[in-house]
Amino acid sequence: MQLHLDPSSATPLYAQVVEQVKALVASGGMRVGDQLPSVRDLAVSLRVNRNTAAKAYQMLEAEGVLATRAGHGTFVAAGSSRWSRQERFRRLERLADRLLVEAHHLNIPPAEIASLLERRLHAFEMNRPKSTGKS
Amino acid sequence: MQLHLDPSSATPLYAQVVEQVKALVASGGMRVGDQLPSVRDLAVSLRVNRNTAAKAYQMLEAEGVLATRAGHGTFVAAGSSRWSRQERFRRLERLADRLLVEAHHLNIPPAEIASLLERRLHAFEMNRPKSTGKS
Amino acid sequence: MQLHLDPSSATPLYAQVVEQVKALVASGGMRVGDQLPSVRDLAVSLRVNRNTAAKAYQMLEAEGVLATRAGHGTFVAAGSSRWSRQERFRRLERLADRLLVEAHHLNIPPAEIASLLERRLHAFEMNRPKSTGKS
Amino acid sequence: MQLHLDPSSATPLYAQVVEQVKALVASGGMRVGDQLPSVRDLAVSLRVNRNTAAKAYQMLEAEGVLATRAGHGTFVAAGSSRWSRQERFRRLERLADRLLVEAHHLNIPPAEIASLLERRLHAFEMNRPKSTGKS
DNA sequence: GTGGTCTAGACCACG
DNA sequence: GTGGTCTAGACCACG
Repeated sequence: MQLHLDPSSATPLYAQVVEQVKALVASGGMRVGDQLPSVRDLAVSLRVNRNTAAKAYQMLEAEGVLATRAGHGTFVAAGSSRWSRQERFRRLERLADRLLVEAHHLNIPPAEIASLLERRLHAFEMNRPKSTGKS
Repeated sequence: MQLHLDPSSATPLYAQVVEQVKALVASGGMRVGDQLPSVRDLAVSLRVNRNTAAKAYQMLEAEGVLATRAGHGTFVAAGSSRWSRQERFRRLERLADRLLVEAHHLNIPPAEIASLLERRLHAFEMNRPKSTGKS
Repeated sequence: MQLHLDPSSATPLYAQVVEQVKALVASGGMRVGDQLPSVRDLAVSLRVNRNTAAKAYQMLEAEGVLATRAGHGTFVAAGSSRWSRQERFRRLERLADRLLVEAHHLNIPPAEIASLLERRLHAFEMNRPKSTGKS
Repeated sequence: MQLHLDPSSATPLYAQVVEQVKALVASGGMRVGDQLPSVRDLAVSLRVNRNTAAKAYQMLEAEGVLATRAGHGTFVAAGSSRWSRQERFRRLERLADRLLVEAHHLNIPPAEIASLLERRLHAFEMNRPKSTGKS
């Protein structure tokens, strides 16, 4: 699992780990059932405090992205959102609104937003192994 | 100007103000040249300290969203980002990536992302007054 | 890091700190990666409030001169301006115009401006360590 | 006398007037002995408070740029700097240092500083009427 | 220990 | 009346 932390970012280290693990899972860099390094190993390889690594895993578990099997380690969880369809869309809508607001202030027109999103989506899907048919 | 702060949010109060003012401007709820409430009035209406309200305005001015006219108050600026094209796209790209990652974890397929974005964009533009052509 | 504040100056205390830190970095008195005193220590040594010292560091971080590493302190950043080329030249042009106007009123002819600038530039570069080529 | 004030600038209005009058004199847009509009007329034409216009003239008088002849009005003064040669160079040096520091942080190399200064100097001299020989 | 946020309250410049 | 600066002092997140 290859993560790259930016220690001088305003985003806390644990949150960077959360974001990147979610990105890995979303892009297919990690698949359901894959095992993650132990908290201890992760902390060593990222050169962060062990508490930082542990906090990241806790957050990811809380979100349902990872699951810990006692004594066996931490794995990418199968479960997708426990939230209702309405709640899931509400959350995405909030992010979409922030994107649109930011694009407006960065003076980036709608057409360019669309093409940028398509480009990024494509970049994600390049990394994803072929679907097994189970979505 | 109607803002709603959530004191229990992890987002600092001043940052909530910044976000909401940017959203108002982007959505057409406020237009270039419109005057904002004075720092003192805003502080009273949001029940925050004057310094907190002032900090929000200062951040917005630093971003080029607002402009302060000495002794006269604070206004929506004509804008146009001062950042390099590269920096502007880098910022939007980060938001786009987060949106795509989040959509995956919320189990919302790409086609629905596109339609949601279009819907939100439309909602924004409904509020925006038609251009008069006079700049 | 040796700074000298003039409490009777029209320039705010935090802005004096900003100016002097930028001068230190530009002249090679501080190098990329160097750690600055903590906000608390700086406040004590300058006999200003902690908030004032913090504000100076925040401005410098916003300008890209410093970078903060959560829980570790504040460091000289690798830099490189985020502004557009146009904006960067506009800013320098304003300073150049002020210099030329002032030189006229001080009755200092163009030829002497050039030689003074060269002298000062030389003084700056004397202090700057030779590049190691390693960036 | 054509001045252009930017009400949303951080520079106070009176200081903008001071700067621009000095620039006019330096560039030859106004010459020694030329009469300036009355405080009242200036205030009207710039649409500023009369106190603002008066303060600008006071500052310019204090610097020796303008002189008021009681009952006759305000004129561009002949006198150049009352300061010693050393003091005059010290003042220009301060501006030069600020320019060099800023150029460094804007990532503008020395060669470009020189060419920019030359360009601006040229722009100034274009406006200046031919010397009468008295400098 | 590090920086970030917030309040209460004072003083000041600008216009 | 407007925003800007500064202090004293408290609390919090991060690591």
